[in-house]
Amino acid sequence: MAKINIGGYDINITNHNKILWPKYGITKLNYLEKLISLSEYLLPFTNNRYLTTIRYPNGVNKDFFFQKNKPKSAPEWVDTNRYHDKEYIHLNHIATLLWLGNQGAIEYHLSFNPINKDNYPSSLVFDLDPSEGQDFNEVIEVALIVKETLEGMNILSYIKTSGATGLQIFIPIGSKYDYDTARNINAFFGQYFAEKYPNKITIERMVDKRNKKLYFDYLQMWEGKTIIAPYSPRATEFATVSTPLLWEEVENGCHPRDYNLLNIEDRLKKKGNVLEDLLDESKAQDLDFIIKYINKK
DNA sequence: TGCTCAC
DNA sequence: GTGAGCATGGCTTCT
DNA sequence: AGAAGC
Repeated sequence: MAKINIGGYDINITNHNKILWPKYGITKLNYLEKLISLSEYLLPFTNNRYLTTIRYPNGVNKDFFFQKNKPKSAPEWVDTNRYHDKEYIHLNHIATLLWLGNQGAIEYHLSFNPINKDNYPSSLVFDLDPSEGQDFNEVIEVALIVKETLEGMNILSYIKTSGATGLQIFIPIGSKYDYDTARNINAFFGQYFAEKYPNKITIERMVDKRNKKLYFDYLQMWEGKTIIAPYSPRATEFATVSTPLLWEEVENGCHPRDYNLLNIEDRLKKKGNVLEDLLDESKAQDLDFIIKYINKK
């Protein structure tokens, strides 16, 4: 057991040689070092959100569990926010991140709404998920269709890998639209894309009815639901990281596996945070004209 | 991982 | 003392 | 109502 001091807070590091990613032999100490370099990018997104972590205390191939509440054993300096009768850990400090990392927290999932704006998601999110056996180039193709269609409507969008199988497209909306309205807009886009590209895109909920098409999941924004944070590691064998990308990088070809704990520092040094606009209220897109159009129909 | 509880 | 159990969620859509 | 899906 080693004690480190970070940002003025003491953290006990236990089992630092325990292997969390067997494929690459990434130990807990390796992982904590990676978290330090990720923290500058991850923390601005986790700040001011309700956090759900997924913990793998014995590595990504072993048992896991979800955690929302601050455990009794947490250091007293870990901040929390009460929400839906729970004491959510507030991931607003690098020491909190490293404490969680030592606890085996691998994945960091966030509420769509900021703290204290309970009914207002800050972005629309489209989840593009390939069906079993689908080539990733088909995900890219659809992502670019979506981006260009939105551009044609004068709407800016952003993209990141989920770190698992697909891509996630974001449209920042500030606090303009409540969950019901945001879901209505998402449903409109889902139907629009599925109708316009019926042999590429499906919004079918049942897996066996998707016919190897790309699943455009527009149905995930609910109060209390979560999405993987930008720059969060994932509990995959390849140690992937949910990585924001520039659209030109998507055009040039990309794969979720290309972005992982082993190479993320390099990328961050070169590209910085390419999702900064999501943190900037002034980048909120105006979708009032979509709502008017939906209401007319 | 780290706690609590039953045995 | 050792070992088991625990640490989330709830809504939507389909059948 | 219950299961599937996320």
